[in-house]
Amino acid sequence: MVFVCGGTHLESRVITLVDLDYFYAQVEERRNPSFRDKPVVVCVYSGRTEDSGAVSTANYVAREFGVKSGMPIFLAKRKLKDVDAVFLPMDHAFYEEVSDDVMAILRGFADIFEQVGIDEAYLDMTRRTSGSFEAAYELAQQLREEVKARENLTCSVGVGPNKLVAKIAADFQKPDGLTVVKPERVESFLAPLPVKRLMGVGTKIGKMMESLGIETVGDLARYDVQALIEAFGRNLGIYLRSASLGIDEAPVQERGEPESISRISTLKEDSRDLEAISERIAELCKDVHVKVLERNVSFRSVGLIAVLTDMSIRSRSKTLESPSRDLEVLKDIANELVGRLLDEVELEVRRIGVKVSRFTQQEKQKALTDFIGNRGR
DNA sequence: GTATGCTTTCGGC
DNA sequence: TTACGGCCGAAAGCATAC
Repeated sequence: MVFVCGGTHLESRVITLVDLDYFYAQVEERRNPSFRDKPVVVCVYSGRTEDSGAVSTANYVAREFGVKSGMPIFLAKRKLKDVDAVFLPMDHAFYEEVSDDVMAILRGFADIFEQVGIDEAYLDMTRRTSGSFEAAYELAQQLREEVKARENLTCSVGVGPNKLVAKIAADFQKPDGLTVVKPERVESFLAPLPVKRLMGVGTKIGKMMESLGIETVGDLARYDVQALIEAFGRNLGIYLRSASLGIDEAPVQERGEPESISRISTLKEDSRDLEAISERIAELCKDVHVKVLERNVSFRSVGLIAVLTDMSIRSRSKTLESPSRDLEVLKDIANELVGRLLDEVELEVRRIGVKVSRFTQQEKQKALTDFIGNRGR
């Protein structure tokens, strides 16, 4: 049943979000099934001291003990004191391989496929379901079974008329859940949920809302638009209103290669010593440069990121007159930027990072580029 | 007023 | 309330151009 008006379908889109459950930790469980009934905590160790670093992902057993993503490792250890828990360092390359295998399966279920990060993807299923949410439910179940059978991994899936609803639906039942929200159920589905479930409502905005007496998405939907704009500014105010009603027109769009490449690392100790920082910067530049060459691109922008003693973040960046892929150029500019940053900031530096972006592809026919030069690229 | 470019910060995973 | 990684894209803020 398809209604057409000037070539435009009036009926709803069918959008699915697939979210691999506690991904890194689940992959580690798959690799070593004896971990399955224990708390598993996958960590990023900074190398500064024995336990410095943060928790990347924890399985649900660990979460029962209060372990969460982003938590300092030592605190996770304190919460799991006297418990037979597993702490593991990230094995990013391996997770990437597993992710690629899963994404290849998911892609087969989508008209349009958009991977978001390593463990999430949006699938536009409108065409293959002819707009039917019943058909989407069946496809989603099939997808979950296939990921389980072929990759031995569980995921949580949400289906809705747009990305916003699909995302919140996927969050509704986890892990290993499936939630379908038909268009006519969107408002009643969202209304009782806490506003924090909306993207863009974090601690800061959440606090402001609390003071306005807004606790649920339903409260938000009923709130006067003008008052929202006054409190949160025009852009956010209007976004919040439409989000509360489950309105979102953002298309599912295939993503290309990342638009930036960066490396950041923690210094052995906080410092303002240009020499020590430059040494680390040289290493980071080298890593970034390898990735640039692998992708066969040049960059037109170089950025520097510093995390200071108080954990605040500062960045500086510079646009090149013409694109470059030269390691020396990268290092020189990164050092120039760190010099500038140290001039403008008093605190010591805890972590330092290098980023390149605004890529241009190299021409295959070198003779032609030599002739024309690099203008406009 | 609108579009575009550049830099910096914010926040999700 | 404080501990603390390494990424990424989006948004914000500002300047300039049309």
